[in-house]
Amino acid sequence: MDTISRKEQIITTSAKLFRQKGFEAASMRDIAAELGIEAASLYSHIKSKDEILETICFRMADELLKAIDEVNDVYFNAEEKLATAIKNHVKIVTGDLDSSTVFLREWRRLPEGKLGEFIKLRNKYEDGFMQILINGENENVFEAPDKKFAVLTILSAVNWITEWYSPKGNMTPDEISEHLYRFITTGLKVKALQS
Amino acid sequence: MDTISRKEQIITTSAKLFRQKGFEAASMRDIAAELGIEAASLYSHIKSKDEILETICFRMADELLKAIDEVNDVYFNAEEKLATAIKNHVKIVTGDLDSSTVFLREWRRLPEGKLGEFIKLRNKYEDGFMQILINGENENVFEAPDKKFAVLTILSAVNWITEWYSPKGNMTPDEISEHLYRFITTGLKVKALQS
DNA sequence: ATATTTACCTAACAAACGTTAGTATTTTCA
DNA sequence: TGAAAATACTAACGTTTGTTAGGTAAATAT
Repeated sequence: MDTISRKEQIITTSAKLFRQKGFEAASMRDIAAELGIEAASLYSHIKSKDEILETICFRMADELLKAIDEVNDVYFNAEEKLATAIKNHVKIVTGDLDSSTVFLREWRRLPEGKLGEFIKLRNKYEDGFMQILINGENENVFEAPDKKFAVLTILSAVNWITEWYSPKGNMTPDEISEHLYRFITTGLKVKALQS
Repeated sequence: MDTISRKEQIITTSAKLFRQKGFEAASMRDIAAELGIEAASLYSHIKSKDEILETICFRMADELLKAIDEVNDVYFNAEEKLATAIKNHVKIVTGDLDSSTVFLREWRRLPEGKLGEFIKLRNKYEDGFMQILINGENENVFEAPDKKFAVLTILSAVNWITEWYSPKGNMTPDEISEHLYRFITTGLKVKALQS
C-alpha cells in the first residue's frame, strides 16, 4: 500500500528538480519524466506549476514559524531560546534539504499575489529572532549595536548550510547547530587576552 | 560623447534584469527593450545570453580575488587582514549591487564548461579567507573549532548584504563592514560577566 | 453488477524563447 | 568624399514551454 499520495510525490520530485536546475529551468516534462508519466498527467493532481512552488515555500515557512513561536513560548532564558531556535532551524532545514533550498532560493518566483504573503511570513520569522535578542539584552547576556542587522546576519549563517550540507558529510545537524551557536555568540576572537 | 560602449550597456542592463527577474526569466527581448532596441540587435555586440552571464560572474570573481590576494600580500597582522578583507568585500559588493547579486545567485546557470572554472575561482577566494584564519590561529588572536566551517559562515554573512543593502539606506558600506567585523570576531555575547 | 471516481493517456494549442540571415543605415576614418 | 566598420533593423527559424481538451482503462463505492 502506497501511503504517500501522488500529489506528494509530485511535490517531492519537484522540490528535488527545482533545487537541482532552478524553478524555471525544471520543466513540467522533467518532473513528469522523473515520475514515469506524461506532463499532462500532472494536472490530474495539481493546478499549475506555480502551485507546486507555492506549496513548497509556504509549508517550509509554516514549519519554521511554528518552531520559533514554540521556542518563544516555552523557554525563558534568552541563551536557551537562541540555542534552541538555531537547533530547530538546522533540524528543519537539514531534514528536507530540497524543499529548504527551494524555499530559500526560489521564493522570488512566487506568483505576484502570493509573494507579499510569503514575505510577511518571513518577516514574522525574523521578528521571532529579534524577540530573542531583545530578551537577551534585557537579561544582559546579548548585545548588538544594530539588532535588525544582527538578526539578518544570524539567519544568513544558519541558511547558508543548504549550500554545503550533505547527510553523508561528517557533521551531524546537532554538531552544526552547536558550531553555529558558538560562532554566533562568541565569534572568532580568543577569549583570554584581549587588548 | 558616450565613453561607455554598447556592450557595457548591455552587460549593465542585463545584470539589472538578471537580478530583478532571474537569469532565465529575463529574456533577450526584455534586455533589448530596456535599451530601446530589438532583441536581434544585441547580437551585433555579444555572442550569446550565456556570454553575458559569464562576463558578469567572472568579472566579479576576478575583482574579489584580486582584493583578497592583495590583502594577504600586504598586511601582516591577521586581525588587520580580516578587517580589510571584509571591508574590501563589502565595498566591491555594494559598489555594484546588480552584478554582485547575479554573481552570488545566478552562477549556477553558467554553461557546463564554465561552471567548473568558476567554482575553482570561488574556492580560491575561500582559501584566501582560510589563510587569514590560519594566520590568526598562529598569532593566537583567532580560534575556530572548524576553520572551513568558519570561512563559509563568514562569507555567508558578508554575502547576505546583497539581500537587504540599499545605497539609500541608513548604513554606509564602511559602517556595514565595521558591524560585520565586530559580529564575526566577538559575537553576540556580552563580554563582562560570563559563566 | 453498475455507477462513479481516479489516474493516466494522446494530441494539440498558443505563446515565448534564443538565435540566425540578410539588409539598411549611421558613424568613423583615410 | 568615399570606403570601411559599427550598429541597428525586419523576418523568420526551430524549440521548448505550461496548459487544455477529450478520451480510455482501472480502482472504488453503492
